[in-house]
Amino acid sequence: MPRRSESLSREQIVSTAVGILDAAGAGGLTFRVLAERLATGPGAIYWHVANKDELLTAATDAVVARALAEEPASGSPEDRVRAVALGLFDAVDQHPWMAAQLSTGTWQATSPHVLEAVGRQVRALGVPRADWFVTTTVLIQYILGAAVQNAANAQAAPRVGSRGEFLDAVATAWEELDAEEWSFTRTIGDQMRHHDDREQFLAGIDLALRGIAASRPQVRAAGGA
Amino acid sequence: MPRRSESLSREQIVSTAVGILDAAGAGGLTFRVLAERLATGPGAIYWHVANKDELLTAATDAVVARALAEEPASGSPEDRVRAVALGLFDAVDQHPWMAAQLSTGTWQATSPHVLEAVGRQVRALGVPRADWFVTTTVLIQYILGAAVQNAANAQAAPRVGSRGEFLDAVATAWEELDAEEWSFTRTIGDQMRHHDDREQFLAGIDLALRGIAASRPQVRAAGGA
DNA sequence: TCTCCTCTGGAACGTCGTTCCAACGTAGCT
DNA sequence: AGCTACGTTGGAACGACGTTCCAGAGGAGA
Repeated sequence: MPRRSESLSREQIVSTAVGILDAAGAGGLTFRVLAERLATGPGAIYWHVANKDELLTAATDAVVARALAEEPASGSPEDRVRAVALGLFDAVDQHPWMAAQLSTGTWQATSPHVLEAVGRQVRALGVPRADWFVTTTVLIQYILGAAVQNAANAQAAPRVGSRGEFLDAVATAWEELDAEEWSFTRTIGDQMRHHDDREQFLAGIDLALRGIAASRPQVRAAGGA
Repeated sequence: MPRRSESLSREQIVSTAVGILDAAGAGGLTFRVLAERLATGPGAIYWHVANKDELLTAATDAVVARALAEEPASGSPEDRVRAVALGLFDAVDQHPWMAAQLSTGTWQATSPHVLEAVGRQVRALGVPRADWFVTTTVLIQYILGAAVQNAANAQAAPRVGSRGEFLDAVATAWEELDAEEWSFTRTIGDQMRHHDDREQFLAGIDLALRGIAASRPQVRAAGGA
């Protein structure tokens, strides 16, 4: 059997893995499949990558780093927060396999990049220095939490039919619940039916921005709804 | 081989599974281990449970339902939001294996319980009806996102040493980063070193409450820190 | 008593992550 | 030029997992 001419590299392996993950989902990435794509055997991959966890972490790293690549330079501080947040949200939306990875804690190595990117905008918002850490980490927890759940919902929904049909089915089911036991859920079926995930996410960012602004009312109010 | 006297039940299987998950983590739950604990074979379990996903979903369901069991009745609306949020946060903290499950979207079946529990408090806060859905789902995304990441961090940290040592090591590493490229992260090392996860979580809830209050300033300001 | 039908539990299947190792090819030395 | 040492390859094999299969135990009804 002829041996490969040019040697494997870690970057090549990781970028091929991202390709497989994007095309086939988290379950589609196998050392055997990856080896076949690279025209080699599973053993060769282990020379460059310790195990599957490290491979998934590296893949997540690569995508997150790309999403954070350019810092938004124009616009109000609020708009720059929105830009960074949406960049991460969309990255997870387009690479749903990252959802599982972002919930394992292994991404802590990536974490500083996210912390720095969000933190700079928090600092620009005029948050008191003593609140920088808490404000930034709370924003990150919301951003990633919302992104992960959005990606998970997108995976769960399409098996039933179109998105519109799915939302309508859930909304209708809610509206038919018992009036006492489900007194709240019953009343929001229609809002569920017509909501948009990205707008909902941005509404959460705006809620946080209003909360931040309310903590230092002497400066000014946060931007629009 | 003698046959069991009393038959298996789905509830018995699920509660045994929760016990294994609590004791051995997500990786410790195996159909073989579970079968041995129940003094039966793997095949018998499949009569009551379709597959492992359904088992994990049922286990998560059971724990979440317990955490939401009693609705907080006393205190201000803000305090009741904090109580529900902390109940969920602590449940994930004590059953870290739920973190992976809460990020898969499979828990959508559980979702209405969480939605109802949080939504009732949002309604009590005096949020305009048109904002009920968005406000509630944003709160849930933050609560679960923060809980999941907290649980993941708790898994990642203890391998190095005590929590104090771990935080100190991370903080020190941050403080030694390049002053330009990491201009923000560098400055929050000390806040990282002395932070408390639960307080940080509650600070996030309070931030959201302030944001909610700021959206209807005609009523009153939110309480707390 | 006979006959279903529910439920059991052990064996077996295919796939996965991972380990092992014989062999290939190059760099550096003699 | 020949030899050796080492980094790297890639296929085979291992153990564990989720899941399926099926022979048969036990109780309920005729």
